[in-house]
Amino acid sequence: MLDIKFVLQNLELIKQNAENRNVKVDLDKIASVYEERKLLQQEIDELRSERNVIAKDMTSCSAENRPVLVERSKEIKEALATKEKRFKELDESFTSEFMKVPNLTHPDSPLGKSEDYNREIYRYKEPTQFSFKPKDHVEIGQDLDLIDFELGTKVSGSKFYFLKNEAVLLEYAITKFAIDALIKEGFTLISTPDLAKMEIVEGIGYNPRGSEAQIYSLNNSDLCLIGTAEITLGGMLANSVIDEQDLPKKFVGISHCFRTEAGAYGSFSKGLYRVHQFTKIEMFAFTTPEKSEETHEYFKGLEESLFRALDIPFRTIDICVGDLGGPAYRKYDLEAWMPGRRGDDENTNGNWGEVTSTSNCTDYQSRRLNIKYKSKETGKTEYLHMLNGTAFAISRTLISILENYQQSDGSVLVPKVLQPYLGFDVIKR
RNA sequence: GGAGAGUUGGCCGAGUGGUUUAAGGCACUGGUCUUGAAAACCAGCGAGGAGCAAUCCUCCCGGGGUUCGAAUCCCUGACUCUCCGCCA
Repeated sequence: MLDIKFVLQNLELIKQNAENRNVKVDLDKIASVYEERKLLQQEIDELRSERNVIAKDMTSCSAENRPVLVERSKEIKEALATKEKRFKELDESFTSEFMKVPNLTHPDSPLGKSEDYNREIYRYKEPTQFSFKPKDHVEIGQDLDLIDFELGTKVSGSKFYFLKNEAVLLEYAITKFAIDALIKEGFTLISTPDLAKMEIVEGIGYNPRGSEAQIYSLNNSDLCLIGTAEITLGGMLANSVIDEQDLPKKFVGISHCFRTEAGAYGSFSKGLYRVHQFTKIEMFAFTTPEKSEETHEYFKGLEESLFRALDIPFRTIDICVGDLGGPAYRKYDLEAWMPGRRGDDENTNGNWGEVTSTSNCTDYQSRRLNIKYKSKETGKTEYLHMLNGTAFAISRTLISILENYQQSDGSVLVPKVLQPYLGFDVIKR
């Protein structure tokens, strides 16, 4: 959510921004409904003011005047009921459209309508070379008895899986490695609920309703399965005011993530790449507006250093304007090399696949969730900035490890940095 | 699951139908004093909206109701605490 005053004063800029971001939103309707709502609000205020005056006079008025005042007050009450009902309709109409307005965009984000315009800004190593034909992680997982998709389908449905044996240990090793690194950076460790209220989910910017919803919701309840710990970590401070001296607040959360993945099929989402449930280690920060860009770069740097530590080739992408989600002001993705992924050309093997992502959502989420900070200098309360970043999404990290570290004999080496957490350096049968 | 008590500004907390347009305290900001600081004293200080301004409106957990008038009464939902029951 943006500041309505800012939107009205910069209507053309906001229109252009929405168009650049591929968001369909009727800003003229927003402006006209808001104006109508405002005028009605003024009428309502006048009536209320008169009612308040009468209520005050009532204590001191003469006996014969009293029925006159009561009569007028009753008229006001009826008039108010009608106007307030209309106001509620206008307000709902305004709010539902206004919520669609996307965040402003960082001036350096590449302009473009689709992911083709995303800009590579950093690369760590070139794609892994093999002296043999590399397998994909589905085959490796099967051969080494690490991942069982058939069991997942049998018990829970398609796009569910069971991790087995060393893959389970890898999940814990990756988790512990990330936690250790981030605690050193001053993050507070959190294990969050896997369910959250709809108002929180919406506040973060996800749409939990409708056919395109990426979020599972529970019947007979206002709860949703979280799609990411971003929801619960951001929701932690909903409706609160933080002293500036307590910022930035940095959290690292461990959570299960649930995604409906409606309509996501095909060879680009094979195996573990696109699943209904996975574990994620998520970074989150609340900062002052002045510090959010710096923190965003810091998160990007952390994500890069974590993947460099695994020694897996990756590239960092500055996401283009048209590919940004509603809340993001700017977003960077890390794409790891996945040797088993289908190439852009059907006959080639290997491709880049998104493994982490970090967004600066500025005050877009804090406005919806009502999270402010008290400025030390002015004593005023202002909306703070919120940022999120993936440390590791376990499922996709497993893909990148299994596929890049596979050997000609079918075994998989363990990244050096994880060996101390596992006590072995190779997975084989 | 049963019984009882609660939810008020950044925090604590008074307030059971009309001088509460929310007392008081803490914290915070400015000032006096001081070599400096602390203390003390003085002053300011909740949020949102409309308006050039004066000023006006809304907000006392959410929703609904009673009343000329509701933080205050009624209904309902959420949450917190205490005790009991059950249970990893």
